[in-house]
Amino acid sequence: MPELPEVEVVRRGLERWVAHRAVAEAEVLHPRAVRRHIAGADDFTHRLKGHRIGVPSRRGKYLWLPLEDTNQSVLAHLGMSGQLLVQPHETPDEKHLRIRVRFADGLGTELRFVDQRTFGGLSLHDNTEDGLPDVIAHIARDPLDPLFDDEAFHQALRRKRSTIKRALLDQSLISGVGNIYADEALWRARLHYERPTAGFTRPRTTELLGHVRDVMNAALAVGGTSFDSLYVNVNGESGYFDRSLDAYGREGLPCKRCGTPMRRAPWMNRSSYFCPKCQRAPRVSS
DNA sequence: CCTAGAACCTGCGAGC
DNA sequence: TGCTCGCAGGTTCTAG
Repeated sequence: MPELPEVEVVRRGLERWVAHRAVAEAEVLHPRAVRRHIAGADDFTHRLKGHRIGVPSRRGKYLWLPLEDTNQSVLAHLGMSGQLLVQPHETPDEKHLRIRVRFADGLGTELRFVDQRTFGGLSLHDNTEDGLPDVIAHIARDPLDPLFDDEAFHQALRRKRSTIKRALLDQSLISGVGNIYADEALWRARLHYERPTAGFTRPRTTELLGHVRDVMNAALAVGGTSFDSLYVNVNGESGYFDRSLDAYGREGLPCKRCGTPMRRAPWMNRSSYFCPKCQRAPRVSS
């Protein structure tokens, strides 16, 4: 699911329903779901068994469950279609159930990783000194992190010979932004997705970051964005932010600012939605 | 070193 | 009805 607000909704659900519970047994139903765990599925389940889950953390679109009394965490990425669900034991297995974690308590619920497209997955990793799984040390802080460095982000933009939407999706520059919130923030900032980053002024960067934060906080307040049953919280409930989208998915509909029909342009094997009047294409397109 | 584009998967809806 | 095509919220590898 996707982008930061949706992942944070999931993290909060895990904090409430899974934190401080001891793992009785894990079961891998599809090996691809643990492909980032290099030692394999058997090693994954063996090392999980018997350990208590700590308080879940998140950076960008990654979230992880620390294993108490170890220096390791279960790292989760939801990819395009992953879900982490807390379900009663008696709930029938989902069609795309990939991993099941049972707990050593009487609460009657289990953790399930369900993922249609199998781009996501779980894996176990050592933590760095910061308590971060070592394999995501290269992921930048996200814009809702109090320690996110606006000035460093601005300087990184100026160094890039790329365009702004690519930069927003570059998780080593700023994490948590995906295709929806990139389009939303760019629409709010009246910036075309192909504007070169090298010419960004500090005020322009500051304004854009403000819009990124605003749109993410707004989405978080209503439980994230979900168009269908694929994107749900740990209780299987959908978010409502799709009703508030200003750009994403609005091809042909009037721009909410100026009324001009919104456009969809193919971009990087996906789509960019924008207003051709409010978000003028840069003069020199490389 | 850097950037752009394809590849990885499964399923759904549109169009023929 | 059934086929093919395009498309989907992300990351990572390869080619240039």
